[in-house]
Amino acid sequence: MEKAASQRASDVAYDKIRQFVLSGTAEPGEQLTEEQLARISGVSRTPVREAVRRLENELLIVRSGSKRLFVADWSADDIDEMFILRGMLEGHAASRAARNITEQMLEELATVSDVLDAAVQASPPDIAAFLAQNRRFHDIILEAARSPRLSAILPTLIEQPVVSRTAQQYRVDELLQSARDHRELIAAFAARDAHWARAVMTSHIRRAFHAFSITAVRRKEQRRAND
Amino acid sequence: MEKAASQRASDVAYDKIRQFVLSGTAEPGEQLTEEQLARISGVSRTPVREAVRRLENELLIVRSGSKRLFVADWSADDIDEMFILRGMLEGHAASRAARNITEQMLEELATVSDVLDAAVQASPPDIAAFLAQNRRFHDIILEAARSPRLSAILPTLIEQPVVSRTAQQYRVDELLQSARDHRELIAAFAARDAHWARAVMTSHIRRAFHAFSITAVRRKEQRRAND
DNA sequence: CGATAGACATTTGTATACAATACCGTCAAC
DNA sequence: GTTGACGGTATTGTATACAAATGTCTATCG
Repeated sequence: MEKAASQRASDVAYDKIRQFVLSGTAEPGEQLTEEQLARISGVSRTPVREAVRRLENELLIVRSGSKRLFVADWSADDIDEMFILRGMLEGHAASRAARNITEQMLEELATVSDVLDAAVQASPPDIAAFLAQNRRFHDIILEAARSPRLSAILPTLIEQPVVSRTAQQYRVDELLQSARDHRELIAAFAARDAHWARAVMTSHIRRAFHAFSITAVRRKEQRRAND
Repeated sequence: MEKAASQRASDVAYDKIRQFVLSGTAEPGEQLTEEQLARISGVSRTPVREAVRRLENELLIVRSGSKRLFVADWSADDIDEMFILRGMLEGHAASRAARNITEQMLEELATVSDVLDAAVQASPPDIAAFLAQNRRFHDIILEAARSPRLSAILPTLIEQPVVSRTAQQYRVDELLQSARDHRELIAAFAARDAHWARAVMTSHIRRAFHAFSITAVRRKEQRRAND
């Protein structure tokens, strides 16, 4: 129901190319040609161009000079920066949401939070469900913030693979804490306390950042062990 | 040398349509068709579509339902939000710049600042020169911040007409304070003091916001006087 | 008189052909 | 041996024709 029917070819191209880039099938730094992307997504070059423009805007694809296309190659600093910007902007979104959220949205958040709790408390935890509900949770907040600007900017900072990789490596207690954050956010919204909401959201994101960083370290160690 | 040769038709279209929308020639809420925009910019619909995509991303153009194009109509809340986001992000940019700026860039900032001072102290103040140098100043900082993300996001929040309208209505003492801010920013950068730089930049933007708001009030009064 | 269905006009979406431009390898001259 | 110019090739940029979708107007039926 979520990623539903994108009938337009340019949307199909967007999804396919995005997946192609993010799944790691394409190497970072690798060149992409419009024709190749057209073959991959099964449409002509015209909608591919539109899709590429969008992905370029999200910095998933970069242009050399101002012509050829390449898969973006993120540095550690880029990742840090993403989390810092997310912290600021999602914190701001939470702050606005606390002021603008409706009763109905609050109820929705509660419902999502229930499902999320169940996913976390299952053994083993249902990571896929966690991710889906987590995303839904943040989407509702963004909607409640009622800021077209934020709605345009924030999604480009939340690369699902980063979120996913973070969650995959979460320990159970970290998942539980994440779920508790959601509960506390709902409390802050219900109290219409913008400062509280911002603070909770900020620490929520920062914790995710550190969890992500640790997985980077773990991966490094694993690679070393494999040598 | 700055806005130089955008030879690509899609860039020509972008500039023309942007000007068309921002100059007020097109009424907010008015419908735009791709063909009309193609006529205006003297190119075919294909590059127009790319230009429209970009402008859509900047929220200068919006899509109704999911097709037709309209000139965006900003509410007061939208403007507030723009200044808040600018404050956060330009503050962050200044903070990063304080850590990453090169000696050469510092010298450039000093040069720009000299020209800016001269423009402000002339009588009457040279607003056009002020705007040009002000823009250059902020561009250098953004470059010094070395954050591709910020470079992608920030320009969409800085609508030149807003900046221009703000500056047009600045009183002389406000212009002087703005120039002093720039000097202080340079000092903060030279000291490599990220917190200082952020604070100065934040108040710099907030002052601009209030100057802008006051012009809105003045305009309202003028309109009333004209009735 | 109001509502609704259907035809028609308008507008956006896509594909393809062709033009312009950038890249890269080769060859020649110094 | 290195550098620079030339030309072929790969790739992006633009225009146009056509298809799909959306909005609008009118005529007819309840």
